[in-house]
Amino acid sequence: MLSGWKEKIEQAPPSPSRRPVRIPLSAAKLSRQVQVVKTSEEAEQMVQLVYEAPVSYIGIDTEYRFAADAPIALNSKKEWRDIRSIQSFCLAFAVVGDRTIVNFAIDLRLTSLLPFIQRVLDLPVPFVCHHAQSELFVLWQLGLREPRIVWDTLLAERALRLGKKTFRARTSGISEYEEIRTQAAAEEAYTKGLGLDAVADRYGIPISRSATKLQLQESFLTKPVDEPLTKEELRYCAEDAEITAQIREPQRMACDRSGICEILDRVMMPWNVTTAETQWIGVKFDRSKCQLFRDASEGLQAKLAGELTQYGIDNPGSSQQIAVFLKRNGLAGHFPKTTSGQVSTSDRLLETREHIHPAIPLIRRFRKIRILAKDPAVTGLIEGVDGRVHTDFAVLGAESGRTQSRTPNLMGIGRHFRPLVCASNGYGIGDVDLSQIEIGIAAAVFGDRQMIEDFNSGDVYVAQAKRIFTDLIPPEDRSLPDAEFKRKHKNLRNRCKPLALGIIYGKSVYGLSADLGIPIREAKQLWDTFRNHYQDLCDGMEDAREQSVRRGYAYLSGLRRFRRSCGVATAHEKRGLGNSYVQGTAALVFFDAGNRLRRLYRRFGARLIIPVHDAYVFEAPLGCLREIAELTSRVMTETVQEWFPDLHPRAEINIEHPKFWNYEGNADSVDRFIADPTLQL
DNA sequence: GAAGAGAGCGCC
DNA sequence: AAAGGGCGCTCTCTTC
Repeated sequence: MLSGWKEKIEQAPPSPSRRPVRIPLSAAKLSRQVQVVKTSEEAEQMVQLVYEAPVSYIGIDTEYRFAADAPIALNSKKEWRDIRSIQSFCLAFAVVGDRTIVNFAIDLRLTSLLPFIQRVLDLPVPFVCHHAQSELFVLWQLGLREPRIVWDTLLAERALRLGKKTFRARTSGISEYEEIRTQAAAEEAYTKGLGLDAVADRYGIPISRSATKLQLQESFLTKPVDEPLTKEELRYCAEDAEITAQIREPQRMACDRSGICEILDRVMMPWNVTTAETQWIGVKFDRSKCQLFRDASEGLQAKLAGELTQYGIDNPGSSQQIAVFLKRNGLAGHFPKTTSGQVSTSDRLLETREHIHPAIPLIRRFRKIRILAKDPAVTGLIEGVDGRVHTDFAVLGAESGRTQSRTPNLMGIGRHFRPLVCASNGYGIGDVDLSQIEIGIAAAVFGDRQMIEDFNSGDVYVAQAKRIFTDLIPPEDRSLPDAEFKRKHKNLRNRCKPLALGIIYGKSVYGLSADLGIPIREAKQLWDTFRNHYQDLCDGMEDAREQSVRRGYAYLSGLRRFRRSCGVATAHEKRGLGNSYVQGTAALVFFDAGNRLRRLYRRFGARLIIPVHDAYVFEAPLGCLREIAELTSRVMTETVQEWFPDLHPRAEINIEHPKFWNYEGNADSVDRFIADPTLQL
């Protein structure tokens, strides 16, 4: 029982606006027992308790099932379930006060209780969940508003171990067997270590369950929706809410010791809610366009495969057959080898050698088309009951701190095929892209004045080209505006892109030479020139790599990415650590902007539908599309400036064709493909 | 027949 | 010896 609460209620005069409050169960009975809320009176008492007693935070857990009995199998190991078909059973609050916890379990099928639940949710205290997504979906499905503050114990745990997902003990001197064993153990520990029980166990929170977790979860999966809840089921729900609540304090202490509390509160936890909402909203696919697209793709695939048989290739999808084909025609010499010694047939290589044999363009075409036609979002296999596709977002799913998108990977849909996604009725689609932001962030993170100046001047690659290739540029061209310079000296400008990105990615002189198709000596010269101009950035990157190795983690502006191995760091690992300073920081700034957009959009009825690393795709009511685009642009650039006041970022608005998502205004790319699949896009 | 490795493509 | 970071997904081919 929360201390002093009973007395307070007894002494308090009855509120004139509400009917007199009844005193609930005695303190002794209330404390650490499960209060099952079945009636409006009991719900009113619950609300009264959380509003009149001091509350530190509230643990929350829900139990639900999906309407469809069986999940849809995407392949042998992946299943899909429709989040819009959630049917909820119950919800539990674990109300934590000063040294007390009071548990409530509520049957969510009693709709008359929902307003009371809302009042609890509106309390401005942190609500603690383990995997908040599930809880949020349940609330939204019932038409409830999410709490203002959400702390996700699973997300915090992920943040505490960022980078350790694929932990490998790559130490010299231990046997191969030992290494494999250690790795297996580490992987198991990671996946199992993120479950509620495992996390609770790690913080020394005792778990005592009347039945096994599996049994109870099973009972919710098989239970008919209308059947009354058993005592065990309600207690199970309440127990999980309580365990979750108990994790919060020790976990926050651990986060504080890791220096990540602030960024979790300020950016990651709100971003968790933002992505959950984005997933909940989903995107609409134009079904008839998808069908036309699939038909065109299949026809084209068959045609290309037929043409390729005359060159002895009966399966154009097999890279091995392509390799054999190249050898047989004496073309293997033109291609480098893969790590396993096979002739490499990757598209980038084929592209530059397209002219050496008529089969090569056909192969390239075949490969590209095959990918999309089978996408479950395009076939309609994973459409929700609301007629929309709900991409699954995994916050901190990537070790770099980025958010992953899966099933489907909407972020990875081919640019030209974006118009398969269409706007909802009455809405328009637009997007705003932060131009060359990773270069700007890299410059700011490592404080390179020169690079910051170039970034701020406009097209950063133009500015770099003017600096690096001064001798090759006629004096009268050196002050040309970006667009004109870009057109006139396209070559020079385009040579700077791999240079700048190379720094961020830790590229080598050898890689650069291969990329630009120039001799190693020349690449080295170019590299040195670049280094001389951007000394601070290059040194900063080098320091970042080396310090991260010794320290054991890289700094991501508030988060930490830990090393994935111990012992001597490979060059590959170093590059990854160095790169995450930039990629991770860029991600956080981007999330921060997204959180603001979500809050600011509300007034307009607009919504974020796809985050794409440095661009936001949104849906806005047609009447305010322009306004939303400008708001988005402003918020994105201002957020960057809040983090890095030296930067003057630019954003590109794309709202010319609001009926479909598109790449740089090419809204008819899919239509053109359907009309003539042999056309190059 | 399942599972994993490898290669390849998509996005940033 | 290789030689640019981060991802998801699908296909082929091999192995058990």
